[in-house]
Amino acid sequence: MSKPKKLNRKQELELKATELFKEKGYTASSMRDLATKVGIEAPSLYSHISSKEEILRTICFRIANEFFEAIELVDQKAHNSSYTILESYIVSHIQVIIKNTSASLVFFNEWKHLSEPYLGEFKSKRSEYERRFHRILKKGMENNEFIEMDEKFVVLTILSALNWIPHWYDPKGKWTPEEIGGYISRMLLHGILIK
Amino acid sequence: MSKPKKLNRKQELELKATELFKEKGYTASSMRDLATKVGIEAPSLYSHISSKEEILRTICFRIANEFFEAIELVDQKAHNSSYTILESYIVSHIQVIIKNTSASLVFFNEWKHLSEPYLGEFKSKRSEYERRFHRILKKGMENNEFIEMDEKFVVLTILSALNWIPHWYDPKGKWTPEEIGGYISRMLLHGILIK
DNA sequence: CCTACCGATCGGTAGG
DNA sequence: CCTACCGATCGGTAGG
Repeated sequence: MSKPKKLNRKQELELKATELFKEKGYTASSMRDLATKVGIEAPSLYSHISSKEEILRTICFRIANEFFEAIELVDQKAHNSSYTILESYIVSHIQVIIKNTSASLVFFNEWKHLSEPYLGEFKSKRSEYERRFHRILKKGMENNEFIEMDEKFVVLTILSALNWIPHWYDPKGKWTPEEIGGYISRMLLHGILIK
Repeated sequence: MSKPKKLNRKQELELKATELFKEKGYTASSMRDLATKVGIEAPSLYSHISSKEEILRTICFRIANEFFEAIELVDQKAHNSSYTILESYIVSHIQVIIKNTSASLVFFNEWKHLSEPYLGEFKSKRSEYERRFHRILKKGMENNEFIEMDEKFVVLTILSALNWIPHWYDPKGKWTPEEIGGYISRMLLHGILIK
């Protein structure tokens, strides 16, 4: 049993909006839909938020920050191989996704509806994040830990497998985040390790 | 040089709609956007199509059929191992994606905006397709070709890696479809093969 | 947090 | 393929 969290109205709005955007997509979700879900009239939403896009922005950047924080925790620890760093990156990434299954789906699917300058900021954050994976793969290849391959390709393949998790992960299912992390690391990494 | 294809108006509509839906998403794309792209007025679209959703339907089911046809060609050939079947499934799947980079993105991202009964039909087709992968994985595990793993998990991981390809594949880039198929098969399959 | 309401835009039709 | 136009719905504001 997790203890019931006390949410203020703004947090409740974000939570309900996340569910709504996940199910119908951002553009197809109307502020009237959201108001109905929350149990108030549409114009009343605007005493808590300033626009529909603000909600999307909050969701997308909150998740982006969680991904970065997770990876930075990994970097702060000592590691003896590129393999263990990459594995930790993968497990951390999965943990963020699993802690935020709905929000991460919105993050992956709806970010393109952000407007400038937020859209540009979002894209550059994402590139920076991918670059972290890129770097460790390159290092591992130089170390002769990983097979020589195009890193861009490997990064994209790893991240695509990870980023699909919210589509099928069942919080009430039999797998813990750690088990999923273990399975997916084994499957992805053993394919690129020199044996 | 590919020879210029002669498209009729309806095919041109579908092509332009595919580009539009890919860039802005189905819901955020208006019929006026599409009309402008084609160079006519919005109401004129309706002498070629009956509704906005009809276009989405055409795109989604055309791609679904291409995936099925590709996999059935594989089934018709003789194979000596589950490994070679699975590898052929993967390469065929990639070829369909690469032949239809924009349309497959629409297929993956916008199908949820189909209405019933098409939505149900779409979902059941997709399940059937996944079941083909499921079956060959199970067989390969019984054969002791593949490591014993949860097949659902493996299928989803493979397909997620494949289905991300249209996000990054550059038709003018250095990789041929065959090379991508080879790389991705090696990376995904060697992780699940008993050595 | 509500009622009343705005201009803009939506998918689509009528009629030619 | 066009002009003229429809009812519905959109995000959001005014004023309380």
